[in-house]
Amino acid sequence: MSDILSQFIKDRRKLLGLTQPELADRAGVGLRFIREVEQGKDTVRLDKVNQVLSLFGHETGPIPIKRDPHE
Amino acid sequence: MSDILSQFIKDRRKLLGLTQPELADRAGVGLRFIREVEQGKDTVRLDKVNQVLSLFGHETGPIPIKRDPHE
DNA sequence: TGAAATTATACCTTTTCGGGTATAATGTCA
DNA sequence: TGACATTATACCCGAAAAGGTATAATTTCA
Repeated sequence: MSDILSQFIKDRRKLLGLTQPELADRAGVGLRFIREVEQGKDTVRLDKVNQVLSLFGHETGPIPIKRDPHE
Repeated sequence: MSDILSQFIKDRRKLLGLTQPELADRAGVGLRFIREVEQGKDTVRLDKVNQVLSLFGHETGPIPIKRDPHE
């Protein structure tokens, strides 16, 4: 996972005070999936990621790769 | 696929004047994958989508779901 | 400290993605 | 219209994701 998504999901979950099991339940995905996603696994299915993001009012989309920070 | 990504990939590909086979080759993914993605299949792997997006200087990230247009 | 809650890791099974290939459909343009 | 390029659909197979469950590690906090 691109870290960006991974981190976003973890942050939002904690922001709402949810546990991984709770998030998994609400998103309709398996608990293991939430765990793998938050740990940065990137060989996951896009639709499952979107199921989770939708809880936060978001979805996956193309974003520019940020350039080297120190330039 | 969220249409957003699907459309983005298709648009960028044409912008560069690439065919699906050419894009598949450069991205290091199968031709079938490119086709399914551009047709909006959403049960695809995130890492493969990122492989394609990286050719366009982009990656997947969370974006706000746009609200109902007529409000 | 220690107990409870939360998160991480491992194993197994089912489902299905991804790639290759072949063929059909569609689009393009002279 | 016809020839060519491009894209869409269908089939098979191997690899792996997703889920469930169980257990270990970690964190939290009284």
